[in-house]
Amino acid sequence: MARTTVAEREANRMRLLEAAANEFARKGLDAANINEISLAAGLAKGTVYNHFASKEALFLAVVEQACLYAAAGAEQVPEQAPTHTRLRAVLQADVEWVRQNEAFAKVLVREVLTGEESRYPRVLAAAAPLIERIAMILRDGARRGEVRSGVPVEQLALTFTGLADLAFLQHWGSGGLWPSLEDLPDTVVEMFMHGAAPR
Amino acid sequence: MARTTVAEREANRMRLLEAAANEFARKGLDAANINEISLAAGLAKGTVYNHFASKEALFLAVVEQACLYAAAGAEQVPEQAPTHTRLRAVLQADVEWVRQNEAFAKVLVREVLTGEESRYPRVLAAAAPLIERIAMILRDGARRGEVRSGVPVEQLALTFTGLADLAFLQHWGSGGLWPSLEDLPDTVVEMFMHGAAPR
Amino acid sequence: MARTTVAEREANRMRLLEAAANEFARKGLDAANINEISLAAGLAKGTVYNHFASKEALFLAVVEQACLYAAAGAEQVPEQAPTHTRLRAVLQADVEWVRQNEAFAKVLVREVLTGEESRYPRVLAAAAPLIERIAMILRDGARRGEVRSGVPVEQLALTFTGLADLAFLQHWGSGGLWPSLEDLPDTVVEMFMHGAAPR
Amino acid sequence: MARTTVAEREANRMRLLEAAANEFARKGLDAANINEISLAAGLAKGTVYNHFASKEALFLAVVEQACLYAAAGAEQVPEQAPTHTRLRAVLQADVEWVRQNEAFAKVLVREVLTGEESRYPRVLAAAAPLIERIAMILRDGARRGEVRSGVPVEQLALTFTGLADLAFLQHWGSGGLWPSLEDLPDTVVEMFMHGAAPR
DNA sequence: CATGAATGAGGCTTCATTCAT
DNA sequence: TATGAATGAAGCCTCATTCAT
Repeated sequence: MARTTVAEREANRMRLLEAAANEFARKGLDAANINEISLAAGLAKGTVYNHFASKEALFLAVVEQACLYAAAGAEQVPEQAPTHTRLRAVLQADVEWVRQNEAFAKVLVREVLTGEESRYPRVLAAAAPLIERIAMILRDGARRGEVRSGVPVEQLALTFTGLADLAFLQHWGSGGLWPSLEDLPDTVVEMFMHGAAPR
Repeated sequence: MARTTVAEREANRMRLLEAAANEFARKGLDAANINEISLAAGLAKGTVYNHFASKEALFLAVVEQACLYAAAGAEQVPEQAPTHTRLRAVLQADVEWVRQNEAFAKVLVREVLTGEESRYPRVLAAAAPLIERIAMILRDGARRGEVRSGVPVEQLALTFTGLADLAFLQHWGSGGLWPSLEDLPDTVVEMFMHGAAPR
Repeated sequence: MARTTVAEREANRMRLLEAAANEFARKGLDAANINEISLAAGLAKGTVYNHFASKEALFLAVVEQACLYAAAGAEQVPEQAPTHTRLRAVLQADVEWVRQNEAFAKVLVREVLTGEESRYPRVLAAAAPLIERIAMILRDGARRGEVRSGVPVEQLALTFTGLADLAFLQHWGSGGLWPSLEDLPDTVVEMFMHGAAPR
Repeated sequence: MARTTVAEREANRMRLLEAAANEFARKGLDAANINEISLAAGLAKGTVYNHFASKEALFLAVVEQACLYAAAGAEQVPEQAPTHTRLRAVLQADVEWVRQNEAFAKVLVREVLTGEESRYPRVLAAAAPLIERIAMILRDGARRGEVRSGVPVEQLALTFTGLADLAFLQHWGSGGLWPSLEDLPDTVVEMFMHGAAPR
């Protein structure tokens, strides 16, 4: 009966999410155009509303999908590894999914940094697992004396993810010149761990 | 009738800029409403167009005014002072003007971090003096061995201003909880200079 | 697959008519929603179009069904009974079916009083038997001197049905306060036969 | 300065109300088209929204204007005149304004008879003075024994205005054939006062 | 210059209808 | 025959911009 249709429907939903991510990444929520999104997905305008209640709901779905992608790339590094190694692994996984889903990544980073206050709670909830993973690593690091313990790890985690977001922003803003995606993990971890002072 | 003197006209322009900064800070460029801006300035809608060619021109004027404010607060610290002292002084001046012109600051930070690509050149030009001042300090620091020299100072300067912007964002996003404006310079400079590793 | 028998199909049609009557009674033709009608009938949207060519066709089917219901309750009073008795019997039958099919009744009354001009002929044709029955009674009454003969019975019949419709509207509009369905036949017949002047 | 503009603005508002009355009279609230209304008024779509907050607000403004028109034609008949004379005078004034403002009248009658429940309170408030005038006349009539006193005058007043509305509806529905506007007051008053029984 | 009424392009959203399964 | 996903025309409303006073 509707077995194939269910699969098609899901495929359509994903096509809409992809198209929406592209549009939102380029223009932002307000300037994005629902009609263009639907056409880019090869569907009609009305179909968007069969899948998402509103433009904002579509946007949030994109953000949540981005969080899913981001969380999917869990690092495969032993807990015993030094903090900087584990952090680098996290960023390497991030870089990987950014390569695969650049549009989603751009939307997520922009939303995390400068999203509307009213959407903050939803975004926060979606992004919480990512932050928590960093906090965990830093907590382990602090226990082992690799991370200074004068500052709450939550604040350090926010700073670390902020630095990473910043780095992605600069990567995109510079047209990929600096930092390159390849260098990004090293650059960010080095800066985060030791700062600008000479070693 | 020439009922309005030159001084009044200039005052009107400033009132519009202030009102626009508030509106843009709260809603962003797209969602901001020209009519509400003019009313908040105590003027009529049409007057906006006697001062600014378009909504986007008004937005850019706000950004440029914000850069002027930011640049106005030059640090009064001798060049011989240690790098961290000079950086801290820069941030203290920044904090000062943020206290006075929070709306302008919010607009500027958001625009610098996640503004439209098409506006990037204009914003970059307006913000260049600020970046250059940091680069200069870091260049001096590198010469004196207080700053590592493996990384181009331009990149370090970008990172420093990025960290500061991040800190302001977190200040606003947390409702002023962390970091407080008072702590912000220390926090940012400490992080920038030495990172998360224990000293 | 011929999974649905003829009886089932007819039952579905009736369920749709009932659901449609409810929706049309509450919202009118324009504001009614085909999807909600089908869901209220426990069927899918598309099924509506297996039974009715369009929303308007469904609406007309509801009106016609209402006329059928209304006509079904023929009064069981001898022709020799006085006019007021026969008229009261008609209204009592009306009240009876209104009790059973309030939604259909509301749709019919609204359509008769203020329906679209373009649907007027169809509605008129459907309602003609009802009017004719009244006219017949009044004709008999005039012949017997119980009804004044200066006015064409067709006009009197229209007035009588109009008064009845008005009474139903006031019943619904007042939340059932006045006139009650029980009092309605007496009230209407009394007003119709003798007016507001004292007897 | 804006002296002329104020007058023009008011004229535009009236043009919109007239155009809206025509459109609403022909199609009803839902099917009416804001764009066509504005064009019929010789104005642009957006102008409607400078005067009325929404389509429904415009509709209610039309209804209220209709009530104003209706109330404006106060009968000039001495209080001592017999009830049927006074009632006839009221209807003659009604007929007069219906001749002048047919569209407004159609909207008002339809709304009073079969308007949306949610708009009922507003319409009731606007129409209250009209009803009250009838009730007053009937109260006087009852005091003088010209109107039967077994029924509350409020109910009689509702019936009278209902009969009048019905008569207008039939006038329009029959293409002006019956009753003619000229005959309408006599016909309605006669029916209301004495009913269908022979005198 | 300041004003604010008018403009009309643009966009989100609804929903009747179609059609492949 | 029943289903419900897709369609796209239609329409309300917003709001940046213009312009006569």
